[in-house]
Amino acid sequence: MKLLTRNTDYAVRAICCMASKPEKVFTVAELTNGLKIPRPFLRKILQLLNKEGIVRSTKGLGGGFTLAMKPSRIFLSVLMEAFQGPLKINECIFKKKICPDIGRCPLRRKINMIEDHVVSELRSVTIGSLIKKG
Amino acid sequence: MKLLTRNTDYAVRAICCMASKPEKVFTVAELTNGLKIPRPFLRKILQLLNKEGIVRSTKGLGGGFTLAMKPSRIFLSVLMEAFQGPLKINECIFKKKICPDIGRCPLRRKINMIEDHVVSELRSVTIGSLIKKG
DNA sequence: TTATAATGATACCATTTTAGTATCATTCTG
DNA sequence: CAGAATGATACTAAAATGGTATCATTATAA
Repeated sequence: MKLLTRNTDYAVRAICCMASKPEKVFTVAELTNGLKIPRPFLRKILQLLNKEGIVRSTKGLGGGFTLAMKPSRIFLSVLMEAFQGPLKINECIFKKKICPDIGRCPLRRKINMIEDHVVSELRSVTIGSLIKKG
Repeated sequence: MKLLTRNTDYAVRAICCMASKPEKVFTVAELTNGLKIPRPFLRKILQLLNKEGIVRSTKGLGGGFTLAMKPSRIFLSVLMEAFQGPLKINECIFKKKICPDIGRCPLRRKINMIEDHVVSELRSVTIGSLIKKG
């Protein structure tokens, strides 16, 4: 039962790192040094963040990545969705086939309530709120 | 992000099924019919439930499985722990190595709060509460 | 204008977890 | 003792996750 995968975890850290010098262009190498993340893996992560518009990339000598948004606008939930897919905790495994009988749907209902809480909590977390001292 | 694995899901159903006739001894075959769970897999699940003392087994002709506890005493959290391990949502991946710097620990703190909520909710659910009408 | 430093795209591989099977031993009943 | 049931356990299959490798593209600067 893992709420955050490594992808997301790494992304959060890289972004936190970048948030410390908002205008600076970071190369992947610079980021890996501080964060101890395998370099090619971090590249892949940053490329996705770029596609998502969270980070901006520039190629060539002197290029690298910069934050494209204010930390207070970067939501944890958005990162999780990008790297882990939809924020669902409970996928009804049997798609309606068996549900109706046995006390299974009450279970789903309960799980859904839990899920709603988790998701709304996650949606309240931004990178800004994370780096604003701890 | 899956709160319940198949194991647990199947276990819940099988138990709900058994709870409908508390004194009846169910063979695996009977349970699979109603539940569409692969038979040898369900056997494994029931064997574990037996070891956990949630279900009682009898061998030989006429044997099978019966509930060993009242539904109201069977906690979802206990089933989850049996099949999925400790109720942890967030395992600090880097064991203190990187934590201290960057805004990572605030993240953990937040995740921990979410986890506490989830766990306490789960601990409040019993099979009894699930089958008590829906 | 060319060498080089950077990312873009993408295909691939390794590991771990989850899901499921197979088999033989044991026990109970008739 | 035969057969119907579970006990124990080892194995296999599939999916998800984590990570590599490689070649293409672009920008800079000598």
